[in-house]
Amino acid sequence: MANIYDVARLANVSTATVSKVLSNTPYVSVQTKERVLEAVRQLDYSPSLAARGLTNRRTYILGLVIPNDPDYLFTDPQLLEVIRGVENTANDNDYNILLSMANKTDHHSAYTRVLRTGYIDGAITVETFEGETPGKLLDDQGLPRVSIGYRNGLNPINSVHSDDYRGAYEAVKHLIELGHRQIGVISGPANFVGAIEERLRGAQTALLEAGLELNPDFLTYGDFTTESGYQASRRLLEVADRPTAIFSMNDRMATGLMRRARELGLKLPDDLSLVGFDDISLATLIDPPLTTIRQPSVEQGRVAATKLFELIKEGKKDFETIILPVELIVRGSTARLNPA
Amino acid sequence: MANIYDVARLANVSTATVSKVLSNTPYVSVQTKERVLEAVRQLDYSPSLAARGLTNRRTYILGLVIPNDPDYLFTDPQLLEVIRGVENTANDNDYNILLSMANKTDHHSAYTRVLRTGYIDGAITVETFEGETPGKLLDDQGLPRVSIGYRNGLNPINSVHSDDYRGAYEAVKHLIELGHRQIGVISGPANFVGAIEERLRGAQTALLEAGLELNPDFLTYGDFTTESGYQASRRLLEVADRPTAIFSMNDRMATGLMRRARELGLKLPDDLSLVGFDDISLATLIDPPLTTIRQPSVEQGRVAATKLFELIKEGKKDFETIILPVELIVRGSTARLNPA
DNA sequence: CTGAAAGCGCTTACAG
DNA sequence: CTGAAAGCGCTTACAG
Repeated sequence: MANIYDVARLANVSTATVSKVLSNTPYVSVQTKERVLEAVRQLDYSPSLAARGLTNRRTYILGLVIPNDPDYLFTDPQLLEVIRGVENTANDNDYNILLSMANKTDHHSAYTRVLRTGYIDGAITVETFEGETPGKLLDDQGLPRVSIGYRNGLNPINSVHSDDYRGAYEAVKHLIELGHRQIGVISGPANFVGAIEERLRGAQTALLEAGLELNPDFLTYGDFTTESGYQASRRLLEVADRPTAIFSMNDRMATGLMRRARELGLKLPDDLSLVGFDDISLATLIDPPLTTIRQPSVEQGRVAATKLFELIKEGKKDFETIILPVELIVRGSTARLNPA
Repeated sequence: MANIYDVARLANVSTATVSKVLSNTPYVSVQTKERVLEAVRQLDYSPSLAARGLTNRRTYILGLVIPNDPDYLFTDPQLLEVIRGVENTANDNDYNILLSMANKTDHHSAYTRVLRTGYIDGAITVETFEGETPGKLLDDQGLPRVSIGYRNGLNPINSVHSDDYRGAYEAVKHLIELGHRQIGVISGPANFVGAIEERLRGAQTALLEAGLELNPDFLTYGDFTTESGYQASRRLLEVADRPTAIFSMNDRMATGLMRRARELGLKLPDDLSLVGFDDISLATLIDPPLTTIRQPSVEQGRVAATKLFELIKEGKKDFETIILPVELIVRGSTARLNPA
């Protein structure tokens, strides 16, 4: 393997110059630059991360901390999209990801490594359940950190999340505009930080604007799994004066409910309108295709990682909350209220 | 952050000695060792991977190459288990994983980084479809590599896989012992390297031993997804003289078939016996719980990674194929042939 | 059993 | 615009 000395020798310059060319420093003559680049090409040179890291005091590893167990994580398409976004940006920056599933009971866990001093240059933490975050431990180390989700704890943070409030508002408003008055909601878990509250608030705002309010009997809680959506049917579908439309706080729960509706002989969208949240790829594959709120999941990961690299590379110290826009995607699962 | 000099100073020894203690070299007096360890504790010292890597000419990164797109990967519980196994062992060895999904069209892909000279110390490649492997490119670099799956190409390799032949044999033999004669098979994709062939061979051996043979009409191919199992019903369940028992080459396809069977009004195990393969966690959650062949998925990942570390650390040059045992797990989806 | 010193491959003030 | 040299934090023969 060629090193920087080989390149310098071949290009007839010093290693300092090679280094400058490779890091795109200005003040290098065009001719020299070209000669160096040619040498790099000829030798198929790629700099040693270790040597670079030693000088720069960087590890080129970022921690991605997700406080769910792997079984859950790997069945949550939305979260997996977020990870992909982080991965993309990390790759662009030649960073590696240390994925920590915060499984505190597992001795093999990457969790302890993430927290080890000097092991990572920064971290992205996905905030889900209240209090359960290693965020504080990371902050105490003075490590750059960006949170995907809402602020969870006392520390000020950099965070990225979707416009949950607006999304829920648009979803319910859409149902109201179709003439629905009896609107049910499948919420996510109540101890989920931020997003659930915001979505509930958005839904309520839309109802209020139409002079309606959320019937407590029509509010049910799931845990984001398909199965919990299926279970939600008991309260929402299998009662006398059932809702004619339902807003589900994620798509998976919506598909669970859809399955139950089919079993009960309810036809979508004629007998029941349904709006989801997320716009996972499954949404277009089911019948009818699901009307939903698209949130930019991959983008969330990208934006969070980009922000993290700003903190790492430019040493920024400000705290910023980035809210990404969402969009109502109307498909086949919603329709005008059937007067029948 | 403390470095090795701080530790040496505090323990009143040279950095060479600190290094020796930390790498568990013999020939260090007990007293010195204890003093060093105490200093390490006091300073919360943890060695810089970069510095260590520079000296040892290691990156402490291993490539995990999976030739599926992320959408598929993240819905395959068996493959995810394998990844977890690799992750566990990598963590134990202070290695980081560069997950490459071999998405050649994606510019952000880790694929190119995996192939970059000097970026990784070794790789684990999951062999699935014929010919589609970066294995050769890695081998050409002289990189240590372990394959999970069967040999795919001309190069001799180190590989780890389950005893697919035996697993299929046990599955079908179980059905035969229950009195079944009309046995259907849902195979995985035909261009899948090794495993499918082996499982087919195992199934056929069991049939042959009982004086039976595989009815070509009862052999259908899926792509391992639940949906493809559902589709398989057309050939296997919706025909006049249908099989009374079915061996599905993975659990997900089995659940897809189960769903269709329910829709057709067939009761398991009374009207139909079903054996899967993998023993994913879902297998116990469905009704009836699935009889299946357990393959040690996490273990495959662990064994492959352990082997890889032998190659990396001890410079072994032999080629070994490790076959892991499988086990028939009898649950509620299989029963004695109903004479009715 | 212990330590002095060279070396791993970069980058970065600094001088010119 | 270019280069000599120090330094990042380890490990490893080698000498004692």
